[in-house]
Amino acid sequence: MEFNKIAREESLSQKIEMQIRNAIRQNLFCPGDKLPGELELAQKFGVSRTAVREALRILSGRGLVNIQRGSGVYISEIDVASVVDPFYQLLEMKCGQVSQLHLIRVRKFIEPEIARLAATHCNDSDIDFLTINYAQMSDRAEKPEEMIDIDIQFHFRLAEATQNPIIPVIMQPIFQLLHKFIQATYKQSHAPDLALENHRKLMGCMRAHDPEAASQIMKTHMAQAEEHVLQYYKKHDIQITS
Amino acid sequence: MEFNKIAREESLSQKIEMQIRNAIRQNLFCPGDKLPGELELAQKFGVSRTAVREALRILSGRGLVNIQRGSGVYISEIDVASVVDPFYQLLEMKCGQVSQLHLIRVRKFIEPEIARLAATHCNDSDIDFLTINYAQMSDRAEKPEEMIDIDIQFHFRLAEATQNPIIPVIMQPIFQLLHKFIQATYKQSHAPDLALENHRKLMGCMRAHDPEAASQIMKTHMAQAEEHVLQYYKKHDIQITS
DNA sequence: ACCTTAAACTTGTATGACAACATACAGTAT
DNA sequence: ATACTGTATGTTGTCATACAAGTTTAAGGT
Repeated sequence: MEFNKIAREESLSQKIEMQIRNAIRQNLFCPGDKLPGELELAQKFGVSRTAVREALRILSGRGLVNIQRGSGVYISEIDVASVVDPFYQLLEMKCGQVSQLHLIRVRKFIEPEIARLAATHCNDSDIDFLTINYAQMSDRAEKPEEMIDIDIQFHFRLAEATQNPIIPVIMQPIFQLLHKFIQATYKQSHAPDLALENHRKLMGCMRAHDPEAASQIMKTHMAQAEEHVLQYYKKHDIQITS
Repeated sequence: MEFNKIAREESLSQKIEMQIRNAIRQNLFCPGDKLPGELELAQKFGVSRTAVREALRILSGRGLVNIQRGSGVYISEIDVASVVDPFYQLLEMKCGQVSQLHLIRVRKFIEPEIARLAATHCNDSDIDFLTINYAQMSDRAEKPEEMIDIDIQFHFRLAEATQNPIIPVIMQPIFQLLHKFIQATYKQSHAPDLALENHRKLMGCMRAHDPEAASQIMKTHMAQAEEHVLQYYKKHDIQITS
């Protein structure tokens, strides 16, 4: 016979953590607000400072509050990093080792659609950003390692420009992984030159709001990137698994 | 004159938390493993039990460890829920409300490519799973609410069958979000019937290893789903934002 | 071999004390 | 008046100790 498991009584600190978390969730506190001091909270909850502190630690682990020594505890605005970090960790764990090839093959079919959507929905602010981004990138034509960040920012902005909030959140961990691997292939042959050229063309498509062309160019961009990865693999005698 | 900024010393508990987290990250501990007791840790780190406890609380807040009173602290297997929960929260915050439309429009261009890759790389085990899954689904033709889980599992298996480990990890939060929304539209009109039919066809493509057909059918599948969402929106007078 | 019971171990909470840091305010020198 | 300085006060950080409460292990009796 199956009995319902007795709800194992939560610890005090868990109860307190839950209460504060719910309060935050219900927007009783706004990001940046300061929580009452530990002592005050302890008195309000009728528990010791210890219990309150542990609750606050848990909340800080969740990234919901920001504890500053000597000052106080503050509600932290929801940080993209705190969400993407575990996500990224999950990727890292699950994949054992993710290869550049896996990455580029995902981007290969996602990024063209991002470009297409971006060309449709991008606004002037996006175009301005991309313009500046392109200028920064071409300024560093001699220093490929400095281009990487800017390159990735370009793609991330496209993801944001789609006006679909799910897309940038999904792409962020992918770009984060990209950072890890791209350095190996980026310096290769004329990769930076080609990337620069592709970004220029993509910018044109954004300005013209031409989804079809944007998608096509991005496809080419990705195909070239894949080519560079494959060259790199061949050069270093790396087995292609999948 | 510029002086080097003194690296503001992290708190002890933060340092400890970092060390343990890195140890976990480097797979020095496996999920399910038991950490040394608080006292032992305190001695090893040369700090008080308090500091260790606070570090463990942070880790538990991050979802990396599972603290059991009277027993010990255990490395928790990476819990998808702990990753997806903040993910969902972020999306909720970022755009007020994530709509089904955002979701289906992402799936619309990702899933056909998943189907294409799956048709190429799927193995017998995948096909067996999908076969059973289809049978379970058609058994519940009368109970749409029970079909949802099975439906989503079908798509998730396709994601796994691509043999690209990044894809299922990215799709998981999307499917999780789907759970929350799909119930509204799933019962609509002949949605379950159409889904069943599409899954049958997709299965055929997997058996035949026909990527092009798989992609096409999935495209249709997603287009129909989008249609159902739009119908639902119209029915309930929901504004289409993007 | 099985059950019961007790001991040992582990985490949870409370209390008190002091250290380290931040902030605000008053005081001083320029 | 302004800028700097030191102090008072409030906050979080760490420590030590004690005990409560749960879990695990092992001893002991049946």
